Amino acid sequence: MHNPAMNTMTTSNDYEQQLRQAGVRITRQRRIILNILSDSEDHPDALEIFRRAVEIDNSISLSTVYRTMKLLEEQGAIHRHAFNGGPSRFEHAGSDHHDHIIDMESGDVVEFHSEKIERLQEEIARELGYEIVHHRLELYCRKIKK
Amino acid sequence: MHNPAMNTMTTSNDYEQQLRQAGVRITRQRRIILNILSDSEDHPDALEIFRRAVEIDNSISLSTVYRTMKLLEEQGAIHRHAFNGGPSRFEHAGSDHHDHIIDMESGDVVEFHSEKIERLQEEIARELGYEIVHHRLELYCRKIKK
DNA sequence: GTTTATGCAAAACGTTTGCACCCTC
DNA sequence: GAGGGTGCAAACGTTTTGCATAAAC
Repeated sequence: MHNPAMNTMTTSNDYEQQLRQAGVRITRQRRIILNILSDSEDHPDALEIFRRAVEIDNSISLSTVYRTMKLLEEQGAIHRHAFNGGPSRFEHAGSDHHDHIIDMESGDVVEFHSEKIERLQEEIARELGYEIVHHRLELYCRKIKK
Repeated sequence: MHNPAMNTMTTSNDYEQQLRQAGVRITRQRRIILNILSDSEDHPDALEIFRRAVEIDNSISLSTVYRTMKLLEEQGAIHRHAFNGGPSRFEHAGSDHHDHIIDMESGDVVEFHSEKIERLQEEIARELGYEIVHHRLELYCRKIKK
C-alpha cells in the first residue's frame, strides 16, 4: 500500500502530527517511545518500553516513560491494560476496538472483537440505567491440546 | 479444648467447614475475615477489610489480611478484582458467576450476568484454539440522566 | 508436641513527584 | 526567551516477606 494522499496507515509520524495539533511538544524521548509503541506487536509494560528505549537512547529515564504513557493515555493515543492485576501494559490505540485473550501459560495476548458481545453489553448497561464509557473484556485461557 | 456446637455464626460457617475439609486451619483472624466477607455487600480492598476487622479485634494485622486473602483466593472462596488497575478488591465467591458494572462517578459496583455473552465468549475462544479458565468483564459506566 | 499462623518491621514492587537543569517552540 | 520536559533521587501506596512468638490441631 503506497498512497501518500490517502494516509490511512498508523505510523508514529501521524501520531506526531496529531499530538502537535493537541499542543503536545514532540521531544526526542517522546518520539522514541512513539516509535517503540507503533513497532510493537505485543503489549509491553513501562519497564519493557524503557528497556527498548534505552537501546536507542541510553540517557532516557524510566520516569519519562511513565510520564509519557500517562500523557499518551490522556491524549487517547494508547490504551492501558492491567491483566491479572499486574503492572500496566500498553498498546497503540490503533484503528479498531478489540478485547483480549490472555494465554495463562505463555502470557501471550491475542486480540479479538465481537460485535454481538458489544451490543449485548450496551443492552445490559442501558437496562440498568447506565451508559458505557469504556469496557474491559479479558478471557484468561489455556491452549486446547489436540 | 472442646468443640462447642453452638457458635454465633452467619453463613461463613459453611465456608469454615469446607475450608477445614481442605486442611485449612480456622484461626480467630480467619474467622473474623470470613465473617466480614460474607456480611459485605460491596467489594472492599484489603485495607478496608483490615479496618472492619480491627473494630472486632484490634490486634489483627494487615499482613494477616493479605495472607488470608491469598489463601482464600487459592481455595476458591473469594474472587479478586483490580478495577481500574487499582488495589485488589474482594468478594465472597457466592453461588453464581457474574460480571461488573463500575459506576465511574461513585465507584459503586453493580453485578450482572448474561448467559448469551458467556456463550459467545466460549465460542470465540474455542475458534481461536483456547479454552477459558476464567474471564473478566467490566463495564465502566455513567448513570444515564433522565 | 508438631505444624502452621500471626504480628511486627523491613523490603519489594510499580508508580509518582519535587527539584534543578535542559530543550522545544 | 518562556514554558514545558527531563533525569535523578526520594517518596508513595500496595503487597510480600523474614523472623521470633503464639495458636491450632
